[in-house]
Amino acid sequence: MTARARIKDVATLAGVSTATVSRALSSPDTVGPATREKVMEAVKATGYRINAAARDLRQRRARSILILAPDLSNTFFGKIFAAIQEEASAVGLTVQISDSRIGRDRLLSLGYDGRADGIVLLDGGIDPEVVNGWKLPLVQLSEWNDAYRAPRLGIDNRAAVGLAVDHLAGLGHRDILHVSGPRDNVLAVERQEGLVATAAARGMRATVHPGDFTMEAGAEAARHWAALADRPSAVFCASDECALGFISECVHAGFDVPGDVSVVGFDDIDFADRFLPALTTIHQPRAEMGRAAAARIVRMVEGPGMAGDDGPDVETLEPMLVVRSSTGAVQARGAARG
Amino acid sequence: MTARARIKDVATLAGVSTATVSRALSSPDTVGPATREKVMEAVKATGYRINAAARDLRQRRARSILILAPDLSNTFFGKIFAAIQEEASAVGLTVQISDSRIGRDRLLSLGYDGRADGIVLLDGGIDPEVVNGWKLPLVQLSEWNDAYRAPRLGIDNRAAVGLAVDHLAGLGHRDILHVSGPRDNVLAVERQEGLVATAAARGMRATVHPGDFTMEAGAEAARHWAALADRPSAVFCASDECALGFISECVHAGFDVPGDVSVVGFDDIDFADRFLPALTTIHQPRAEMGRAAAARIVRMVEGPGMAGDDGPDVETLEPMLVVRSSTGAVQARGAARG
DNA sequence: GCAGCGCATGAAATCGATTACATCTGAGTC
DNA sequence: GACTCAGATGTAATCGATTTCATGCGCTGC
Repeated sequence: MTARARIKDVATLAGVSTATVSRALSSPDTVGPATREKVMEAVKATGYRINAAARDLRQRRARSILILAPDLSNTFFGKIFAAIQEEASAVGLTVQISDSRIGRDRLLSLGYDGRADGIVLLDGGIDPEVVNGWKLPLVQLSEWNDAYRAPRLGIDNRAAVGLAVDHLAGLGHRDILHVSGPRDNVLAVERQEGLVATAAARGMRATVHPGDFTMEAGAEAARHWAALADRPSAVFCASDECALGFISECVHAGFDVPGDVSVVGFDDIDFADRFLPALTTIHQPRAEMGRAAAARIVRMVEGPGMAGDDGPDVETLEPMLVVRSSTGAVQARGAARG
Repeated sequence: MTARARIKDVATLAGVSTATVSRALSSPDTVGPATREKVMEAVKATGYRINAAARDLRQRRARSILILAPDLSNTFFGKIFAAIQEEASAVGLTVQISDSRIGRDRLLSLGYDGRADGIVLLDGGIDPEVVNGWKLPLVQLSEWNDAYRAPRLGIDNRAAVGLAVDHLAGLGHRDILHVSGPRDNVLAVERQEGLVATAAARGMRATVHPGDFTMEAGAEAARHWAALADRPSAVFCASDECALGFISECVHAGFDVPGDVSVVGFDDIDFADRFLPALTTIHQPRAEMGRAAAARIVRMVEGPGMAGDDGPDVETLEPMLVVRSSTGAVQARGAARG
């Protein structure tokens, strides 16, 4: 019991060949019932567990998928990781995880060393040469990059923004400040462009303040907003964290939300509905996104080949506007609250 | 370029044996400079990348560590995962991740299939037979279980609770409600016992309300608190999420925090300081915890054997009390605020 | 001039499974 | 009773690296 048992030990104990043991374990119906029984007993007696490296080498597959995300600690990803892992585990795949910003060479290796046989990529900012260099099934989730030759999956960000703008318009707002995300981030760009376009279409004024999705960026934007002579009555933040930072800073500065300014976030992270005020935001179905991406990559991995006949190039999930308490009807200019 | 290059292809192209290629790549100083050069060129020309399964099989190690946590989506874990992955990646290890509640057999396999050569376990609630059955280096992080034969690492929860109680005592509070975590969770037990003991030592009254670390539990506790005839002036929640749920529900019910009740959390999650009011809480150095655990497991994995001479059985990190705005001096009974 | 040494390299065994192919057995067919 | 065929099992090749051991070569020192 000291050293791990190998298949050979099981075979010896059961009085059969290793081939039979292998078959008894992976396709039980191809061996006789008596033999199967003997093998199973020997397995139990030896405590045998398969050596994955040996099997992976021979079968040229790893039964494992890799998740790559730009920042593992981002609250947004938690539910997605959990959902992917759950789906994967259900079909017997293990999950590797890595920050996608670990350096070109390390990154290339990850997709190339045979340890994973599929990748879920949550980062649209990787050099396309690296991504397209991986010879592995790949799905893009949430973020994307048109230069990657891989299907993608996520919500319709423009539609989402539309929901938010319509909501604000309905409350009488005519002037929106958008706190954007990083200029090189697809999501940020998409949301910003969507906002500008939709606002224009509704005859609203829209200004953009740069940010980077973080609470600190939101807080900074709040200071900027507070210093404006002509303060927009509504703010649309490119992420919930940013919105929380914005509100927090506003309140500290003595403003009331939504009395003085209505704030809309994006993502619907877990805290959104417990925040004070509860945050009006765009709900992204993160668990569903994770599940769908996992299901897709599993299909690609288990499927015949990287043919790509396993689904549409773009799978769109429905975003939802969740109206809570951080937005309200626009107040008359200069009127005190209460 | 269509099929992956193997070491043999590189060897042929460079006009050397596979042994030499292997040596040129893994211990460059053991081959002649000219040869090394030829090999490197051949590697570049063929686009060769090592096949991890083959190497793992031969070397009987996987260059990978496994993280097991009871709920991957828990906000608390994000920073820890990120830190572990960063440390691991720096020394060339990949990271696998799995929910630790995936079922006994699957779990056993994870620690047994040779895919990982070390485990960071964030769950003290797994059957000790399973854990001790793994023949792998293991470190316990945050949660622990005395039945596991493995070093553990985390903050001193009792000391942490002491900080919180002293803080509340200093503000004049004499009566604390503790919203606990699950009864079968070490952290919950430790914090609860610590609180009861410390409160007694300070001559304070302490009552315990059951919970499970979640926001919903906090909200439920708030409703319970609000219904009490003799409401404790301070509440200590076993987690930040719980505290946020508590505060949120209190405020919705018309109470003021900290005017009507002071609330202390535990963990110092990222939102704690942006919450309104900003949450007084125990700071857990999560990144540092992750780094330390990773460093420890790396030492155990790279080290001579599972001898255990690679550090103390219990590594304790310092918790810190972060005083923010959710706690304040106790008010006279029945006095209105302001 | 030769033993002895160290260095660079190659041949072949090895890690532990899966699987193509060969073999054997026994039942069914005519 | 010989022949076929299917099902169960064994033999050995295979996956792609690493590593042990052997070999050849050039130097040094006596």
